[in-house]
Amino acid sequence: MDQTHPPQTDDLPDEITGPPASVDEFRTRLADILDDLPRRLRQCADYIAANTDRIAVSTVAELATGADVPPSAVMRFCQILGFSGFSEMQRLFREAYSPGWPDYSTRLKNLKEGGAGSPTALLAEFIEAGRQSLEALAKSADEVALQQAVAVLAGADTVHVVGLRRAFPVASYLAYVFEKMSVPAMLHDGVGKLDHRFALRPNDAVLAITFAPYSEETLTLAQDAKARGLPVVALTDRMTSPLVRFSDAILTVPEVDFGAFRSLSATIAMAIALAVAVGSARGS
Amino acid sequence: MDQTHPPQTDDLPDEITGPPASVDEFRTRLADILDDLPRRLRQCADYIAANTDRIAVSTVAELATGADVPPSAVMRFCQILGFSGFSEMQRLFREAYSPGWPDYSTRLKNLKEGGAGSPTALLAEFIEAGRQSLEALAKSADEVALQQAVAVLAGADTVHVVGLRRAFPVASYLAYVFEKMSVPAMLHDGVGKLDHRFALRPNDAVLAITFAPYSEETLTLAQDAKARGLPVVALTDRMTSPLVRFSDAILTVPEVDFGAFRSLSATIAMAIALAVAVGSARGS
DNA sequence: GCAATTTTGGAATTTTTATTCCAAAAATCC
DNA sequence: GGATTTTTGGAATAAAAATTCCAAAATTGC
Repeated sequence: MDQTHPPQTDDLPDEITGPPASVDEFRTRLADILDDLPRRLRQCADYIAANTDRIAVSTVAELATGADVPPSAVMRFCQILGFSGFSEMQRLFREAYSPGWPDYSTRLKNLKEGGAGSPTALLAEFIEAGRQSLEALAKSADEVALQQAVAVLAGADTVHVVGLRRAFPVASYLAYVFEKMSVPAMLHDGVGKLDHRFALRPNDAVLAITFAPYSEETLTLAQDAKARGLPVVALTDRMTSPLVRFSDAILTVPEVDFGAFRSLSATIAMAIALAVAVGSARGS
Repeated sequence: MDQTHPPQTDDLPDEITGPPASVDEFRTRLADILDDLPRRLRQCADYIAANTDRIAVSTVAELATGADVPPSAVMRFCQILGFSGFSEMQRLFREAYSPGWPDYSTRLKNLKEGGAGSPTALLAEFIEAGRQSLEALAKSADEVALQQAVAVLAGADTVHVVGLRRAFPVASYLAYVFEKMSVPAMLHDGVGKLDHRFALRPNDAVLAITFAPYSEETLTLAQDAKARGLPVVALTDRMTSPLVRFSDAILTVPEVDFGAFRSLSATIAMAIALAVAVGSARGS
């Protein structure tokens, strides 16, 4: 009704801002106001900040109890944040929680029930390993290192890609993507070791990929390149990898294994991102 | 009421069982009754089984709409499962509720904020593509086809693996895993086409991998194998793939692309599962 | 210390949501 | 084919939850 100017008001339209449009915005706004909030409202803010994930499944009364305030305080809190009320705030969190693939976990469970060792159970395990790897990568990715790596490779004449054994699929995919992106690249496959030394020219760069147990040949090539003053980018499993010593930019990927085999999901995601970024950095 | 008392007291209340005490028990009970359920109730069951994780954040009306039934049908469904009503069922799921975020999805969002085309934004996209691919695979995997494929390959003397271009990384990884599992395998890499024909021996099998646009050489090899009566297993993107014609077992993987490049996550998960299953089937 | 302003708690109210109930429709049985 | 049982849809009702409102308490400014 009187949503707009009431008759007698000190018109202090501090915030005509609408409700937060995302969970992130919600957090930002919450942090902004947190400091100048009266006692009870502050209790709400603290409790809710610490329990954001329960907003979607709680009632006003429950949150109020949790924060040890009366329900009306929670309502006020919602309004201060820009929502029309609690329901609007809750809607934000209910919608934000929408993994597009609801029956994923059910289905995975069914697959696993095929019995330990059955093909479908194996598949479920590898799917899960891959997914965990990707999520871990999302959390741990080093943005600075990635930018460095792109810069190094974008400045090279030819990119020498080396990766053997388990790393070879990644190396070969990188070579493929580089070719598609018109980046001069050379895939070293470990046969004819002598060729390597001659192939490395000034202004080239090396992209070396290896995971424990680290492949001798890959390390050697990286070392050679370093000795000649060529920049080396490492794609490896951890910061203690021997590759780290020779490298100018280090990308680590947290890959979850199942049994003896890597899912490679995270490694490949990182590899493609790198290659495409290098490709477009060169293009422009 | 029955006048004549039968020997057994089958006029007892049908359900003395209380409500499911856990999500697992819920699933079990749902699976039990699923088969003998009238039409509308079955719609509920199907929809809810496929959307269990939305129960915690939905209203009866919302679920009813989703399942395309009236709200009362949903209520009946809850009661059949042993709950006193929807609220009790919802309580179970609300207690178990714990969303995957904030970490993962917030972080992804931050990565993307590096700006379109930035290396980290690309990484986020590929991570997301990979994850979606894996989840889609979990949903769509054809257990029967997988078992067929394992049977075919486990019975072969030598497995010929062929996959070129984008499929080559997968093929090479398969070759690696087969080697580790002591399965005689041969990786065909497209150079020296003539070799292929001679390499195929009676009792061998072919594992062909290709995605649109399908590689000529791969199709040719599969066709040759078929012509000689060798079994062919296809790992491809859809049922309309030209590979399907020559194949005895068809594995399709729903891979989500970002830009021009496949994440390969799902394909590799399927490939490893297949290889490991074949390896252990032979071992025993 | 007094008046003005802000903050608070909880009761009253409104809105939404869950739940029941029953007549009609459909299916099943004899 | 008619009687009986099961299933269904939706209106009616009950319950729960959200939201508003206002008087009392606390705080602030002078």
